[in-house]
Order: sequence, then C-alpha cells, then structure tokens
Amino acid sequence: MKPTIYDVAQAAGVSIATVSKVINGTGRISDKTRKNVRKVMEELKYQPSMVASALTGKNTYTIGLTLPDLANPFFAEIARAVEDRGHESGFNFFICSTDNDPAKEEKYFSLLMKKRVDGVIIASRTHNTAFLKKMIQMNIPIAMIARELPALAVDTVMVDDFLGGYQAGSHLIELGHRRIAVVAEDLNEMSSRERLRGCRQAMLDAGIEPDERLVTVGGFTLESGKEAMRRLLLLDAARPTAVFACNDVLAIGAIQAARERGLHVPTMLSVIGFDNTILATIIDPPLTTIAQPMQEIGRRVVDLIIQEMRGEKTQKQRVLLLPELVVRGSTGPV
Amino acid sequence: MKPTIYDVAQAAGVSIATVSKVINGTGRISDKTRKNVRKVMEELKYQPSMVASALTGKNTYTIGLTLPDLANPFFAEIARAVEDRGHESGFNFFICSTDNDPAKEEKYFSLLMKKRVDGVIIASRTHNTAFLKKMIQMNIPIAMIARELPALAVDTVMVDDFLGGYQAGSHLIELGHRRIAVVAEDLNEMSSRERLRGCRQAMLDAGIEPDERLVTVGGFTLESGKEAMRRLLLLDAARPTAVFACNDVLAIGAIQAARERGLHVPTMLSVIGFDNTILATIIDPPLTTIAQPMQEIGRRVVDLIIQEMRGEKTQKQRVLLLPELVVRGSTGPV
DNA sequence: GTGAAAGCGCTAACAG
DNA sequence: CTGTTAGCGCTTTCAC
Repeated sequence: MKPTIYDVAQAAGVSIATVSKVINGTGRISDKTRKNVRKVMEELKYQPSMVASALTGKNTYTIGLTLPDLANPFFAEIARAVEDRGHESGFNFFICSTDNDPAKEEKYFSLLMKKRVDGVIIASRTHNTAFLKKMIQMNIPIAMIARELPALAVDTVMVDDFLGGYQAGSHLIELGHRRIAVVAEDLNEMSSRERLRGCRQAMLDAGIEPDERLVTVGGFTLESGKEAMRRLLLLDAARPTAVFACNDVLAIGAIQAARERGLHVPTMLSVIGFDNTILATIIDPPLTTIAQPMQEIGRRVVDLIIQEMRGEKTQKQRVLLLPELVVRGSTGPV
Repeated sequence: MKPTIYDVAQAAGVSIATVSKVINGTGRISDKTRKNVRKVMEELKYQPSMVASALTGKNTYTIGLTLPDLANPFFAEIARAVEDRGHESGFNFFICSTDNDPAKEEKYFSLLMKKRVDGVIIASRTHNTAFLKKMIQMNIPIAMIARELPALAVDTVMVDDFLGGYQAGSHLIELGHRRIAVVAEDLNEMSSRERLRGCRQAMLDAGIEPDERLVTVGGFTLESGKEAMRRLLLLDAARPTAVFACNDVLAIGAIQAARERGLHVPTMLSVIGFDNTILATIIDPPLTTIAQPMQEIGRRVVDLIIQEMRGEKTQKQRVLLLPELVVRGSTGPV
C-alpha cells in the first residue's frame, strides 16, 4: 500500500515528528537529517496525505467554484482563469455546474461543506442564502463573481455593468443610431438591469427617448436570442436599427435571426454584444462587444478568497473592474 | 466551531458509533433512535466530515479530470458531461488544465495523489507515463478519453476516429469533390493520424489518388487553422475544392481564411470539421462536421472508472463510440 | 535537534 | 440494538 509517514520515519531512522517537520519546513532540524529524510521520501515515492493533514486542522487546499454551466464559453473561460490563479498557490477547484437550479445548488453546497473546502467562489445565481449564511458562520470565506449580496459578508468581483451598458449605447449612438433595442438577459439580475440602465442613460444623455417596445428579455441561449430578435423585427416600421444584446450568445442569436429575415449585419442592423467570449471572434461578421476582463476577474477573486482564508483581511471587499468596448464588424453606421 | 459527531452523539444521548451508523445506514438501529439522531443532526446542522471518513479508509469521492484546456469548448463540454454523470453518484471533480505541458501535468498528478483522489480521468495528452504507472500500482483507477495507452492497465473511451475521417471523406466525395485537403491536428497523436487515414481510405475507395501536398498540419487554435488554409490556397491551380479540418476550431479558421481570399463557402470551397462543438452552430455558414457524442463519452468514462473503483470489474475496457456526420451549410457540391 | 504522545472526526470490529 | 475501542496519517505541543 501507499507509504505513510511511519514508513518514511522508520526507513530514515527518525520519528514521525521529524519527518513531519521536514515536510512542512517547521521546527528546527539539522541539515543532515533533513537531507536524509528527503532522500528516503524520494526513494519511497512518498506522497504526504493531504486528507490526513486536513483532518489535523489544516486547510484542504480546495475551493468550490459554482457556476451556471461549465459548457457555456463565458463561464468556461472564467473557470480557466480561476483555476490557473488558484493553482499557482496550490489550490484545486471543485467545479459545480448548477444550471441555476436551486436543487442542484443546494446539493453542491452541501457536498462542498462535507468536503470541508477552504472557501467557495460563486458565479452561479444563488437562491439559497440560508446556506450561505451558514457557511459564513462556519467561517468559510465566500467570494462572488458578477453578483453581490450586500446583506452578507462576502467579497465581490464584478465588472461595471452600468458603464458597459453605457459604452454599448454610446457606441451605437455615435454611429448615428437612434432606434436602439436591448435584449436583456434576465431582469431579475442586478447585472442585467444595470446594463440596460447604462444603455438607456447613454440614450438620454444623447437626447434620445428610449422606446419601451424596444426592450425585450432574452436569456442565455442562442435560441432565446433569436426569438427576442424575431419579436423586435415584428415591429416593422418601428423596427430598431441597432441592438444591444446583453451577452455574446444572445447577440449571435440576434444576428442569426436578422439574417433569416434577409437583413444584412451591419449595414441594415448593427449588433453589439457583451462578454467578449471566443464566440465573438468566430462569428461572421465578427462581433463588436463589451469585453469583460475574464483573466482579471479570475485572478482577483482568487486573490481575495485566499487572503480571506489566511485571515490577512478582515474587511470584505468589492472590486469593480472596467469593461472595454471592442469594435469589430457587427456594428456600423445607420 | 463546526459540530462533530461527538456533538451529535451527546445531544442525542447516544454513542458516536450509533450516530455513525445512522449516517451511513449501516448496522441495525431502532427506528426510534434513528429518527431522534436524524432530528438532532438537523437541529445542529451537522455535516459529516468527508475528510475524516476518507481518512478511515473510505473513498474521497473525488476524481481528477485532466484536460488540455478548460476554455476550449470541446473540452468544456466534455468536462460538463463528466461532471454531471459523476455528480449523480456523489463524486466531485478536480479540474486540471495542463495545456499539454509536461510540467503542469506532473504538478497536477502529484497534487491529485496527495489529495488521495479515488481515480483520474485523463483527457489531456500524457507525457509522464511513469507517474501513471505509479498510480496504477497504488491502485488508483485511470480512465482515458480519446487516447489509449495499450501498455498500461487503463480503461479507454474513444470515438472511432478512422470511421469519422472516412465519413468526412465520403461526404465530400459524394458531393463530387476530388481535390480534398486535410488539416490535421497533430500527427504525433494517434487520433489525428486515424482521422487522416480514414479520409484517405475513403478517397482510395472512390478511386481518388490522395495528393500529399493537400495534407497540412494545423493544431488547436483558430489562427493555426487560418494559416494552414492560407498555405493550401497558395497552391492556386492545384488548390483543393474541399477541406476536412480535424476539429471545429481549425475548420472555422479555414473558413475565415477562405473568406479573406474572397472564396465563398460552400460554393467555392467546402469545409467539414470534427467534434460538433457549439461553435459549429454559431458560425456562418453553419459547419458540417463529424459529431463526437460528448455526453456519451462523459457518461461512459465515468461509469467505467466508478466500476473500477468499486472493484466490480477486473478487466480493463476499451469503449469505441461511433461518430456521426452532421450536415449543415459549409459543404456543398463542387 | 529530536521524539513521545495527544488529538483531528470518523469507521469498523467486537462486546454486551 | 447499542456502546467501547482501536486505529486512519498527520500536526503539534512539550519534554528531553
């Protein structure tokens, strides 16, 4: 079977305490025995059990990462960024795709607790705040991506959605558009509402009166984006000349629906997305979009939660990152 | 602090053994005490520590999943399928994006061992077979996706790459193409070679002599697909009328490069991909491609490794799944 | 410098 | 049916 610390101690002719010390670099041991122990560990191909050491009160070096769907390119990219940053500090991640389903969410939370993760990063929608409160009580740090829970003591990393919406709106306005539609994700979400509000503000600032009929709710699927666009195209004369879709997938759905109707993008309809996922570069025309700094988001959220775990920080933080307009081919003058 | 089994036992007026039994449903306990213990656990919001129970020789209910890059849509979809299937049986996954970098791979393997995962699913390229051998010796089941290591005792789930290549070739041939180019991924990989071989065989069976100049190596990035296509287009007169790209990303790169040159797809150039990722539905024209059954791959590989862990299977298995041609808009008659 | 010993929270015989 | 007890592999005082 797998060698234990006892095997190493015995082979090296020392006590397990000594071995433990050389593993962790704690206490004081002579160079000679340290080297000897190291050699024996090498020979035995000894791998200290982190589950045993975790039981002794140390960290598990494991963090839970909940998100709606790992297969969604945006979240996959976020997950990758998180993974990389955590890995630098020796952390592994349990991925938990919840589909924004309360039942799955609860099951995953419960599992994460039982596995004694050192912290949880939440990028999924959260229904069960009772569970979160419990985690906080249990002293398990929580950090959220792209959503906040002001009532709870959690760290937050998000992009400035209002600004992003404003940038999107301004870009379209500068191109001469005045009939600007918005395909929102989900008006129950703050981030979605803020993007919409930002776009509206840009219009107001330009002296354009937003038309309520031009606001429609999509969701997160390609199909829902198509449908939203089809609805907008039904307006005929009142039809928009430009669309701000609140994520890239919706934007692509919108482009496809426009194409169905024989509307060329961008000459007959401009479309701008949000996120700047890999999809934006792949579609034709390439998608103009508001970029979220996904690497930075991953980095910051991991840094926050690790600080929290180390107790280096008592104050919860709220990090607001800046979105950035990336102009490609899907938007153009009226 | 977090309640332990002792807290529950005390509050319920029983021994920890009894509590342990109701948690695990082992041994025989009266309905009355069972209910009582359950109630107390509920009240205390007790969550049994899986790290402690793992130490006692049980499973960690954790599996490592190594892949080249979680941000790559193909692997993200695979990961999602794996996650879902595992979750049904109470397993969590550590995701390990190796970038096919031997150093990262080794670091992750080592970490997985220390964390005492119950098994490892490998979808990344593997350089360090020494590590794998060690795992096998340690009795840690290994299952591979899309690659095999015949020398080692591992389970394997893969798609029939030769058949996929053959299907791709046949489809193009049926459309009347005779000058068919292949953009391979990486000729060091068996799967890549098989796809190429399959396509060639289809050509041979149709009495077409493959032209070596039409075989080029791409990789896994959009850019490399573009470059490969540009190279092919340099052939001018000898230029292909159809391209089989060994993955969707390469195929999309090929389409973009063709467009750069003003070649319309599919009328002037047919392009077929491999994988059937979400990208295939998003690009315009929608990509004809050879579909890998990603859900099925995830399911099968998880089932295999779980069986292995439970010792229900002594014989290693090699599961060969069938690819399927999905015709969309990127291929057409010459 | 090094080691003995007491846990960490739980499981699994083995008694009763 | 229920409880006692001996570990699981490691960390951490506290002596020596």
